[in-house]
Amino acid sequence: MKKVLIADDEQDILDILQFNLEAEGFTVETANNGVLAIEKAKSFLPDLIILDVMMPGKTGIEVCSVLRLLPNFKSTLIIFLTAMSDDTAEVKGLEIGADDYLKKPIRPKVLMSKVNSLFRRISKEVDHNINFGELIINRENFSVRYKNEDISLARKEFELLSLLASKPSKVFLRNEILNQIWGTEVIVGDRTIDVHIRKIRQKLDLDCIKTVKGVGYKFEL
Amino acid sequence: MKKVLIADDEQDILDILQFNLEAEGFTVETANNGVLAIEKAKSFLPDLIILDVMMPGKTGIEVCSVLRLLPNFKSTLIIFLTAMSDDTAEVKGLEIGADDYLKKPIRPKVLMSKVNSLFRRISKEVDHNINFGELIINRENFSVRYKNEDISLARKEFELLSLLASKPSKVFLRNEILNQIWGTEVIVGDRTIDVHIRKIRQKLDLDCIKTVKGVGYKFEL
DNA sequence: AATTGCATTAACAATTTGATAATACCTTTA
DNA sequence: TAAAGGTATTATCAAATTGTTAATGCAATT
Repeated sequence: MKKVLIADDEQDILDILQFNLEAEGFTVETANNGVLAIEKAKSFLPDLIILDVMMPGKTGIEVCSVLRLLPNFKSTLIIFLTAMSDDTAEVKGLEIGADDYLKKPIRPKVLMSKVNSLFRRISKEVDHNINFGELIINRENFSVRYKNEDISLARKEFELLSLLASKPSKVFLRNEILNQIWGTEVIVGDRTIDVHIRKIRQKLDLDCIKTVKGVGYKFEL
Repeated sequence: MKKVLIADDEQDILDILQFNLEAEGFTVETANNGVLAIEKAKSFLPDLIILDVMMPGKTGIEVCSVLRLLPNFKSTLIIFLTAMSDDTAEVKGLEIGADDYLKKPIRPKVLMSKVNSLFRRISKEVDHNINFGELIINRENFSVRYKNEDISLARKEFELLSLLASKPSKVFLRNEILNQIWGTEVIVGDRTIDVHIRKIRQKLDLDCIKTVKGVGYKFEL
């Protein structure tokens, strides 16, 4: 089930949101200030973070920009809560990488429709697409675009890149890779993976596959 | 999911429309003036645009006529919102290429029924035709036109092209193609698909079917 | 009955891909 | 610093996949 982290300094708001989200089956954690929000985000790894803009200590916008720098939160959904009057927040929020914003006072139905539509949106994208700014990997089209140019990868190359990119920063052991791409039946030599990695690096003029010596490979921008 | 852009200078109206449309699963963006509406339309590429006629700066009618000149918005649905009293707007709107108009005050139910019926209407049209500029595939009469010339394709050829073109860029696996066109009962040889592809490529002097080795074929202009 | 056109297959050519081996390279450690 | 353990690179060959052409059988049409 999807995990949601809510950060707000008003307990009332936390309660209302938590109640509504849990009623729809989400797993919820809360934080009542920005610093705590960052900590909990790291341990809880939520799929969605709802951030109040105005919080003592760190504002929601600060929290967001901190998190967005961490690889684990590159594509986490973030929604801002803003006071009705606060116009600039919306603009800043979207610039910094929020996915949506919500004006107070909060209408639970509006919130839930936003939350659901965001999840609907990514459930489709995640299925077929992996996006990293200028790099777009599309599983449906078997296509890779980098800086608006199509890169043509052979099948194994595509599968390999696609696998590594499916969990950025995760180190895939050589064995893991063999099982995922070649299956348990086929047995191939030790250098085979290296050669494919090499070809990807060559075709993709971007240093995104790191070697972890003695362990395996990982995808990282 | 269908995307809707709403342009109105009254925040109340935007909120009401957005709420109702999102509740039905549409993805909504808003603009509070005509200039912004044009900008957002270009980036958001909505399926439907709801335009208030009376807006400061650029009126909805102006926005509409600007957009209709752009190829991306030739067939985008456009609905005008007019004040009850304003008779001439309706006429002008339809002349300029609106698909419907709605009188204020807005009844959400009326709006939604109009929106849904418009989408129903085009979903039927889309069923029969696939257009790509100079290439027109018409499922109703089993005809293909390219550069204003009729191309005569045999049944299997037509079905194949039509299938691939139904989702441009999507790679259809050989199995998928076999299931879709030949069904699961019939079993045909390995080269059958290739030969049909060949004939299409031959008859259609246009390189629109790409091979993805080891995977399948895709349609792409 | 002859003709025509389509769908399929067979046979072979052409192409692309994948795997390996051999070698060079780098980093760590004794 | 030399040896060991791992990875990078390259060329090469084998295998898999697709393209092409022509031939066959079948069904509809004339």
